[in-house]
Amino acid sequence: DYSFNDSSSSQSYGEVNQLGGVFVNGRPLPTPIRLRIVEMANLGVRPCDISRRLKVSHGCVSKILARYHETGSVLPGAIGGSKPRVTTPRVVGRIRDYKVKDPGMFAWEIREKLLLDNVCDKFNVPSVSSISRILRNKIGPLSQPNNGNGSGGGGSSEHSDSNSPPLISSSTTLINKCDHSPVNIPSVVSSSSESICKIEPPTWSSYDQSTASSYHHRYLYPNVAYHSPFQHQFESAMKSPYTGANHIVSNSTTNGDISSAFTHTHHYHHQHHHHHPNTTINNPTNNYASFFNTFPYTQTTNFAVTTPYYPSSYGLPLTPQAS
DNA sequence: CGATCCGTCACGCTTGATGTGG
DNA sequence: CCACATCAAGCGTGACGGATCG
Repeated sequence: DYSFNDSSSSQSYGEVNQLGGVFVNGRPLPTPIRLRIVEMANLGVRPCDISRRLKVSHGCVSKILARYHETGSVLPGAIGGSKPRVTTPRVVGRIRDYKVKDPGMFAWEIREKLLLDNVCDKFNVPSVSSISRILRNKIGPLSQPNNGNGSGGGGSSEHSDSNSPPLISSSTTLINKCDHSPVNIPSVVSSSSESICKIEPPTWSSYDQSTASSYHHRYLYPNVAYHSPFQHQFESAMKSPYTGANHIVSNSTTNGDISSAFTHTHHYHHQHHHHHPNTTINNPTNNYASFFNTFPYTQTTNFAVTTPYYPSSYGLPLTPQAS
């Protein structure tokens, strides 16, 4: 159960929402939970049921699914930062060039040269402190000038920040397959180049280890084991040539049984996809209600392999739009 | 007509790049 | 170089309201 009751760690923080789920105000949900939301939506579970089952507010579910539709990414956006960046890759590149040509240059000299060369104007020229920081953090040893970050030759995105840790590996396209925006990559996301979409078990000691420091160790999420008992159903659903969950069928009608859950889901979507939302739910009682309460689970699903068409609960494709 | 679903948005919060001052 | 301040970004929650259903 994601909504942990925190008996395992005296260091955990969080608030409890109306559904009984735990959240950290101002912080994104853990990636596995975000993934699970998309997973369940792809399986045809209605957003309201996702909300209840994961104990995440429906507004949040709606937002995450909308973002997924739009960008193909389940990851949260880049948090923090302020003001339009003045230290664009171009500026950083020029600073690097100056420093390469004259390693003895002071930050204030570089600042003046940026103005002199019309790289910046007086409104967007970095402060001496910023330049100093750039020299220290972004350029560092000048053994490899213009290390391919595009600063010198242009063409790099303004979002690209040579000071940032590498964004998620391009091979980890489950998470980020369409998302070229700057994002925080929680460390729970595997950066393994070979395990596309593999989500590491979130054995978090802090919320976001990538920003771990004594200063940032304030928020601890539970050590959520992430074992999905129905991973194979999901994976096979994802490989379906047409509508994901449609081939998941079962004779079982046991309430709470996963198969009946998927069967119900199938009915829901099969009919709603062709007709109208909310018109033909066979059984208003939650056939699949209790099933997903069997959290925690493990998520090792790969859904970047195929991009089948999955109708959402309102007949909208869940498949991310090509960007 | 009440219940339900879902999109939207204000709210209070955190974060982090940048600026400032010592 | 460091500590601190600033502030715009994103976060999830919770409430609202329109649409729909039974």
